[in-house]
Amino acid sequence: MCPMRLLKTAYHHGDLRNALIQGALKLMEKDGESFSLRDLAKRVGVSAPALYSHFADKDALLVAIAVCGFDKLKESLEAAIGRVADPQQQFIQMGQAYVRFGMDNPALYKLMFSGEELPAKRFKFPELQEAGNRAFQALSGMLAEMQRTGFMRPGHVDLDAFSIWAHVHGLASLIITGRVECMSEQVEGMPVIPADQLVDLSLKNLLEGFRQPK
Amino acid sequence: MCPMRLLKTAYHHGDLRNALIQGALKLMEKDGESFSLRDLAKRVGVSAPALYSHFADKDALLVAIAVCGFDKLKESLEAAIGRVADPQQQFIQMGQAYVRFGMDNPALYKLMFSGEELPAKRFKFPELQEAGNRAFQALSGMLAEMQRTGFMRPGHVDLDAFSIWAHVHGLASLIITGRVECMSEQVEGMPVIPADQLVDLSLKNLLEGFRQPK
DNA sequence: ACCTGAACACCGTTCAAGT
DNA sequence: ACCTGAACACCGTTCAAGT
Repeated sequence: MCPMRLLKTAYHHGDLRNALIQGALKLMEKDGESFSLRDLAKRVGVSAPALYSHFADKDALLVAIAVCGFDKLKESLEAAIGRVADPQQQFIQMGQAYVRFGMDNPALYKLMFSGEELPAKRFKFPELQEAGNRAFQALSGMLAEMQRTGFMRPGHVDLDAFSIWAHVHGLASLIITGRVECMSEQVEGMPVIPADQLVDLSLKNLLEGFRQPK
Repeated sequence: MCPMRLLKTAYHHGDLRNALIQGALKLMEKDGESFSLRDLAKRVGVSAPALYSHFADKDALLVAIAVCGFDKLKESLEAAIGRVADPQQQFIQMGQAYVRFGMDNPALYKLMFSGEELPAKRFKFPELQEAGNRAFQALSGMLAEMQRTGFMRPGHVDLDAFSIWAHVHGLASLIITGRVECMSEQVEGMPVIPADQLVDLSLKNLLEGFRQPK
């Protein structure tokens, strides 16, 4: 009856696959990481089984979302490096960008790294591992450059990059899951520190281990 | 008929609550982090609703399991410190023990730190946050001692401890979810490094930032 | 106080059928 | 090729009823 309704219900939008991914991202923002396919289908305006024309099952959809997340993360990291020239600033800014990505997209971040046992099925979804590797390379690339120019001590690039990855991932993960406030309950009565300040201090300290011995 | 069956079905075992927690741990070991209450009840030998005599809902059961996990983690950390006297060795051994705990109990570890959005409900379950804090104190206690004796530079104990926690948590989390192999796919053809060696190198490097400037 | 069987409202997924 | 409605086997949880 109503033309708007007709338009919306009209025999679908060429790109249901993408609409499902975007809709899922929105649902995750709002309701947390676990959404139901039926809710997603309703939001997008199709029946639940319609989903199976584009994804083998729920895992396949989640993988597509996570891949999308890794691509966004990689972009954030590269943008952060590009914004400054000083190597120390590049290091800090990249770490800050990493943690901020997690804080800005907590449900997505959790999905990428631990959601629904996806990582355990990584052999079934090599695309997921590959997307993760591409993001990792933004980090290891920066590190290789810093070792080459002598800003950092020589070392095994992948090993050192993995160590840094673990550090920023740990910060993001603990902050997202609310583990920072534990510090405010200590005896000394210290104020809760803002996340970016905490990350700044933590990264500067970590960097020491990678600097050239003077 | 069969007396054994009678014995087993006999009007229950005084400690269903504990049996449920232990049974859940076993189920998680086998099938991964997400188990169904109906399966758990079957395994323990009761009906599904019996569970609600001991836990308000599934979340409450999961919290009880996670609390149990944090207690175990705390014990592992303290045992690791107790095994050696040299401060550097204590630092490394504690980190190794942390990561090993995660590798030995992957499903439990994931539940403790990201499972089922439990951390988001931490205000509803203060016991979970408290159990986490107790484990954290094993770490910050060691750090305070090392700063006091001059092995480490002076610093804000909780901040520095949090930084270290993030590092070992990141290592554990990435290793558990299979993110280490990304290194074996790089061009240089490096062999996959054993986890404990990787952790060792990573921790020694991190420690540099905490040492006294010579 | 502790447990059961039956029921409710959900869920992911399948399948025959429609265009 | 893409989508639907009905159905299947699950799920967490509730509730009246039993001891």
